[in-house]
Amino acid sequence: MRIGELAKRAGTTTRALRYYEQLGLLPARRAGNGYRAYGEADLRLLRQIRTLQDFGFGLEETRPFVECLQAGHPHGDSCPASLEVYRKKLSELDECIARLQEVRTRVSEQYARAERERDALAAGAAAEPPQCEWAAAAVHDRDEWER
Amino acid sequence: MRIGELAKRAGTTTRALRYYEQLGLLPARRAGNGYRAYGEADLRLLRQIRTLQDFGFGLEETRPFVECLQAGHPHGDSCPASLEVYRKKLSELDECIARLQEVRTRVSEQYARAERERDALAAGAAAEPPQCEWAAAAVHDRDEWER
DNA sequence: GCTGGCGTTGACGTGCGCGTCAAGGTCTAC
DNA sequence: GTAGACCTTGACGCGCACGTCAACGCCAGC
Repeated sequence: MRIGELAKRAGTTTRALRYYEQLGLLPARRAGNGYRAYGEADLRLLRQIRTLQDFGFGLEETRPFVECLQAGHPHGDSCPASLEVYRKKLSELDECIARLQEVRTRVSEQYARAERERDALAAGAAAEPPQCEWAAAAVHDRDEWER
Repeated sequence: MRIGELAKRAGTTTRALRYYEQLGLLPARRAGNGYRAYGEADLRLLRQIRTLQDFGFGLEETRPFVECLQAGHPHGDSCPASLEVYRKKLSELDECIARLQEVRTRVSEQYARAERERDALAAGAAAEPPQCEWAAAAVHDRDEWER
């Protein structure tokens, strides 16, 4: 199998494959004409890489999984090094989620405060001048914008 | 106030300030000798930028807040454009948190499965050969590694 | 033999928010 | 007058996972 076919079957690009080879992550045999030659095992390695990438793993973090498969193990995560990466990633995820939730709370508070202040100003401005028809219509329009 | 002092008072660097000016985010007056000259108002703008950055806002997302302050409003979020950025950021945060939690679940499942398979293999290997002293010791050691 | 589709290597570009020189100007203190 | 601390612009570097282009080689079909 040549590089184009492997890329297509794995749903990636030839450029990515050459990059993985450059990192030593997915080495390729060579045909007589210098073309890269891949087998079904390489497709499995590649699928492992792509799956972990979808989970947000960096390429270096996929290396233990790839090496585990290359060593002949049934799964990329059959080796201790892979399990360690799982654990590290889980704690990273926990930390990241907690940080984002904290930020979400803070931003939400700021947003609520800013909206309250805006409404207070609008109420003050609306109460200040004597009410007349077009002003009431404008307030009605503003309510519709809010929807 | 010159650039170094402003940077120090805001807890950032001169390089960052020059970059903000390059983006048109924090323009500076110039003294006769060509040095940048800042006032207290610039410090407030800068604090607004830094606060939002800590929340994960990109610099372009801070622009409406800065312009709002420059227009003389009491807070950077007193303007509709700023509120809109708040809303957008909140929905981005929600989406991001949900994605990370989904990923966390998936990774956690994979980790649990991989550990079960490892334990099954270890149990099989331990049950297969007749028990002897060094094997029992090895199992003991492995348990300690797990701690 | 020529076109078109594959492959090859090498090098530069991308986004983002700066860090880090380099080569010089300005001001203060001694 | 000179050392040292500050300032100026300009340019390249970084990390990461490639995209994109250039210039060329290999091979099948007409």
